[in-house]
Amino acid sequence: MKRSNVCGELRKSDVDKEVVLCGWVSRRRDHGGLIFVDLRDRSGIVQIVFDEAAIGATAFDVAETLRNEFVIQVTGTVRARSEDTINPKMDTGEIEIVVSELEILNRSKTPPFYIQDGIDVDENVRLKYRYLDLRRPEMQQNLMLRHKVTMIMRNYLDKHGFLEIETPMLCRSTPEGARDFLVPSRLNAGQFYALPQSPQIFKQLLMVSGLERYFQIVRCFRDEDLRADRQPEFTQLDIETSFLDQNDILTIMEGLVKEIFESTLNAKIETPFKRMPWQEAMDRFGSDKPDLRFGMELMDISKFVGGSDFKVFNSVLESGGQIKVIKVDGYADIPRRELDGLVQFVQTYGAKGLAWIQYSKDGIKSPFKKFYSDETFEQIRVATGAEIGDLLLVVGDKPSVVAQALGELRLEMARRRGLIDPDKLCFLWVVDFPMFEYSDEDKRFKAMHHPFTMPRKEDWNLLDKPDELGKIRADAYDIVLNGVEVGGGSLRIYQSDLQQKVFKAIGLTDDEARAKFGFLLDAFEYGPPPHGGIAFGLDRLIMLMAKRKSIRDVIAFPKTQSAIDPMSHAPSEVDDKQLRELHIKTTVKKAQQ
RNA sequence: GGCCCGGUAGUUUAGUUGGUUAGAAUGCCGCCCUGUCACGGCGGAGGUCGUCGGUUCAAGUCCGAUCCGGGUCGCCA
Repeated sequence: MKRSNVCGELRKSDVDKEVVLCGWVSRRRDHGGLIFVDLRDRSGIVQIVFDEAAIGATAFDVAETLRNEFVIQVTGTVRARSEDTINPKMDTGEIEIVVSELEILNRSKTPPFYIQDGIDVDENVRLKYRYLDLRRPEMQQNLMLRHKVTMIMRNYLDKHGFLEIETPMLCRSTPEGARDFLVPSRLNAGQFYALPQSPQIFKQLLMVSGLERYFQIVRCFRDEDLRADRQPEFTQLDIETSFLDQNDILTIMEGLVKEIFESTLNAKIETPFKRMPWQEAMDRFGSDKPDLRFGMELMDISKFVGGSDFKVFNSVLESGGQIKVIKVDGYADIPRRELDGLVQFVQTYGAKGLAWIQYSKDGIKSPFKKFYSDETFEQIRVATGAEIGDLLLVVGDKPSVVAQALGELRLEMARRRGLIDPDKLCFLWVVDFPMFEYSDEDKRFKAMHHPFTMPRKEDWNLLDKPDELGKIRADAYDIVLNGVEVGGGSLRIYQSDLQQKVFKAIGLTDDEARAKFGFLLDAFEYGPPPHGGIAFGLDRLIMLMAKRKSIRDVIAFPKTQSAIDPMSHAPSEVDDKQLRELHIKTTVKKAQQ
């Protein structure tokens, strides 16, 4: 007899049907002459019943040997449960299967943890036994959601004229950007491939080739330190288009996002999404990926606190810094210990310190109270909209530090005060990113996005003015959901004279540019169309949709923070023979032994 | 690379100012049980307290080193 049904689909309408089910023993409840087993497959769980009187003593003896995670096939009849034995917690709780035949397809050792949702087990143990962890329904649902989303992406993009095209995994290393994973070449001694950080250059070349609309659901690699939301290999939906302006691209992407969320999560998504210039995002939220599910915006109080005897604020303002605050409603009576903790909190983001104004019922409390008049505190109160009972948290520093420290503090205070609605979905396009950003380390400007990003036309005239480079905006955009960057892209430069100016601005000579990107520049001599694109981080997107805190929960076989796989034990040492073939000397390895 | 937190039965953990046999829950094994669904009852096994060294009459506990894991800052065009 072949499998006739899956466990999770059976309902009251199936009563009296004879079914053949396959699956894993999820739980057993042995009552002596009656054994209940929760049978699990990918579709769900159904209760099956072994009744000694019905199935016969021989088969019942076999049923008594069942243990968790045994793989079995049963033949039986669907029976409605009597009123008092219905289990409302199960989708299949109104019925059960009375077993007439049992076959044990395979046995199992006792698993190291229970195969069920909501387990509290160390992630390393879960990853070591990932094949068991992925047997848990919630993990299977995450992977099913991921599958659904990629199917929607493919269908939607196909409908809109996009072609799915693969690009190489073995590439030329480009030293700009993140650290590359390198692959030694056996056939070319001393040379290396790099795994792609993204298919950026190839997708632009596909536009030169006239493919017009390209997409790829593609693995990308970056050899940087890991985080809960960062893996050394990750998947992105990579897109490039020709002959579209920025608004066209954003509109197509909004349609895609809307379809993804509406047909998987039943969410209602309003389009078009809000669009906010980068400068406004930094000024109001201290972040280029603001979480708009709550307010608590940053406000500048520089004009009220300048020119006093308070040296700290004076020196900040004299060196081009700013004094900004966030307002925490109804928290004027914050415990002193918590304030001390917040000082440490902002220091991790480079701020030298944190001050505050407590508009408490018993009067104003502030570490800089003696430097300012009561009127000044009243002016600040009115300007910030603070009321008695509210707390202002104050950071003064150079703008980038104020933004990061207060931006992070804003998020932290919202979490502590419970201001974040976990069911809200706030999409946002952050647009008009700066073209360049000054690198203190390298003492020069660097491309904020990448050097092929199109500067905004009205700022082209600034390209020749080295002092003004920081003011140039780009046709670059990020899509942000609830404070998480889920995608980003830009229009690209397609004019070689403009490209040369950009290379020059970041201190790249013609020769250097040619050495690094020569083939792209060559290609751009042959009629590249106006083009632009975007890439979505698939793992992060699925993580948000599944409401998980880590992208590891939506990747089948992820790596730990130290970039290893506890299950397969990758990476590993290799034979000397392999190394020799790759022209790699083995001295380092020997020295460690 | 810096900082913070953690490592005790298969799993999740308690362990006080250092003190005598390291405790619990769950899982596991055995017996019993015909309406459970986190089934129940009785009994049992299961620990190099991450590793190494030190202090001490005595170390899970204190000290040092080291390994491993997680978070975070830097980093991630």
